[in-house]
Amino acid sequence: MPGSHEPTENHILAALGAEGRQNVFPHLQLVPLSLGQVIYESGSLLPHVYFPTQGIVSLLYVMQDQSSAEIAVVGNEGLVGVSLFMGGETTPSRAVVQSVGSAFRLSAEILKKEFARGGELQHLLLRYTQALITQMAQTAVCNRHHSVEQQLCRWLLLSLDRLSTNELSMTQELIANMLGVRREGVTHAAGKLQEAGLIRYSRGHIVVIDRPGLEAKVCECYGVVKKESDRLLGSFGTYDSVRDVGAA
Amino acid sequence: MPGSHEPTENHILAALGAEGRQNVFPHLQLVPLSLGQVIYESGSLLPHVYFPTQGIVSLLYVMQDQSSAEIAVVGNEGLVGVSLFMGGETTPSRAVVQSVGSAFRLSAEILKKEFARGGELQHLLLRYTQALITQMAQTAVCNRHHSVEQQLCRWLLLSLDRLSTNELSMTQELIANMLGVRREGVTHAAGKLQEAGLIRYSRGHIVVIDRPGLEAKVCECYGVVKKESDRLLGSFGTYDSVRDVGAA
DNA sequence: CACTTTCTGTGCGATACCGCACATTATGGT
DNA sequence: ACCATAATGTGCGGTATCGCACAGAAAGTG
Repeated sequence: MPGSHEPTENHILAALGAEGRQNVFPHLQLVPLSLGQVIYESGSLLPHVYFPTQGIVSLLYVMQDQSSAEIAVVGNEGLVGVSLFMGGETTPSRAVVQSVGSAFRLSAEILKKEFARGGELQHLLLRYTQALITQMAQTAVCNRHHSVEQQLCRWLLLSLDRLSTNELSMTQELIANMLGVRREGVTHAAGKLQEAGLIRYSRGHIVVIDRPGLEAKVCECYGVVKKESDRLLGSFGTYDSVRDVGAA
Repeated sequence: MPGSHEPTENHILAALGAEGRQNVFPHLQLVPLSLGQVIYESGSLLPHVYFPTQGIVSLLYVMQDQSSAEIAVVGNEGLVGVSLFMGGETTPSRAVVQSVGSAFRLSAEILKKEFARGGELQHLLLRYTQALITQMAQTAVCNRHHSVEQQLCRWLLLSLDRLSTNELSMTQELIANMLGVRREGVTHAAGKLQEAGLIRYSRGHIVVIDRPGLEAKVCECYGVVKKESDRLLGSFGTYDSVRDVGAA
C-alpha cells in the first residue's frame, strides 16, 4: 500500500464513475501532508481542496486567547475545504495536519466547475458535508456533557477509523489542544485507559490494544457519528471492507 | 407586520429572483409554528422543508438519558431541513419550535427538483447551510470553553436577532435544556444579568433592556457566528436594514 | 377565594476540571 | 556518555458546575 497513492484511496474519489473520473482525475495533484502543516487558516481563501488518501486533518477553531477546540476530523473518507463549493469561500476555522499522510488536491476552479455540473460529484460532496455536519453537532454535544476520559475515547476511535494501524503518533499536549482541555487532564485520562489495559503509550506514541474495550467506554457520540457516516457515505460502495449499512 | 405573512419575510425566499419565485412560491404553504411543536424527530424522514417567517426553531440533540443540547437555532434567515437537499434525508437531531411564529413549507419533492436545477436557490441554500455549519462549530467551541453566563448571553442574542421584539417567552427550565445545563445554573446566570441591569425577567418572560451590555459580556462566539452569517447571507440583498458586508 | 401547578430562589456537599508549580523520565543531538 | 529538550507524572488550592432537596412566589383553575 505505501507508495501506491492512487486517487481511489480517497473514498469520495473512489466513488466517482467513469465520467467523473475523466473530468477530475487528470487535474489531481498528489501532495504530502506533513505533521502540523496548516492547510488553511481561519478566513483565508483556499486555492485548492484536498482529498486525503492517508493521514488525518483536524478542523479546529482557535480563540483569541490561543486556546483551541477541534470541530471535526477528516481522513480519506472526505475532503478538506467544503466551504469552497458551499459558496462561502472561507471559514472561521483552521485545518491542520494531525497525522502525516498525503492527499490529492484539486484547484478550486475545476472543483467548482465540476460541482456546478450537478452530477455525481456534487452528490458525493454534499453527502459528505452532511456527515461532517453530524460530526460537528456531536462534538458540541460531547463537549457539553461528557468527561475528558470519554472524549479521549471518542477521539482515539475517530482517529483510528482514519488510519490503517492501531497506533498513532501524538503527544498528550497536542491531544489536549484538540479536545480543548488541559494537558494534565489528558495525562490523567490516558493513565486510566492504560491502567485498564485499553491502550499503551509513551512519549508521543499511542497504541490501542483493546478497541472493543474503548468502544465499551466511549459515550454514545462516537456511535452516532460513526453510524451516520456509514449511512451517508457507506453507499459509495467502493470500500474494500464490508460494512453494516443498515437503513434507518 | 402581523397578519401579512408574505414569503419574503423569509430571507432566503426574499432573495429569490423572478424565475425562482415563479417556480417556488406557488408551492409554498403557510403553516403556524406552535410552541414546542416538533418539526422533525431524530432520524425521521421529512416530507417538507420549512422557511420560517417569524419565530425560532431549535435544532437539538437528545441523548439516551434524555438530557439535551442545542446545536443551532433557525429563524427567518434560514430554513429547517437542510438534510433534504444535502442528500441524507434525515439527521440525528430534533427540530423544535422554541418561539411561536409561522413558516412557509415546501414539499421535499419540489425543493429537490428546484435544487437540482442548480440555480439561484441552490446557491442560497448552500450558503445558508455554511452559515449553519459555522453556528454549530461555534456552539461546540462555546460548550467547551465558556461559562453558563456567557453562553446565556450568546443564546439571548442569537434569539433576539431572530425576533422583532426585545422580549422572549421562555422558562429557565427550557433555556437550561437548550444550553444543556441545570435549571439552577440558568437561574443563577440570569440573576446576575438582571442584577447588572441587562435583562428583566419573571416566570417565563425575559426582556432584554440593555443589548449593548449583553454584547459586552458575551464571548467571542456570538460575534463569530453573527459576522459570518452576515457575510454569507447579507449579500442576499433584500434586507431592509443596512449591514456591514465586509469582505474577508 | 382556596388550591394546585408551575416557575424561580437557595443552600448544601460532591465532583470534575482548571491553573500552577515542579518532579521525573525518556529522547535525540553532539 | 553527556546534556538539553521534550514529554509525562503528581500534588494542591481554587472554581464552576452538578445533583438534590426544599422553600417561596406567581399564575392558573375550579
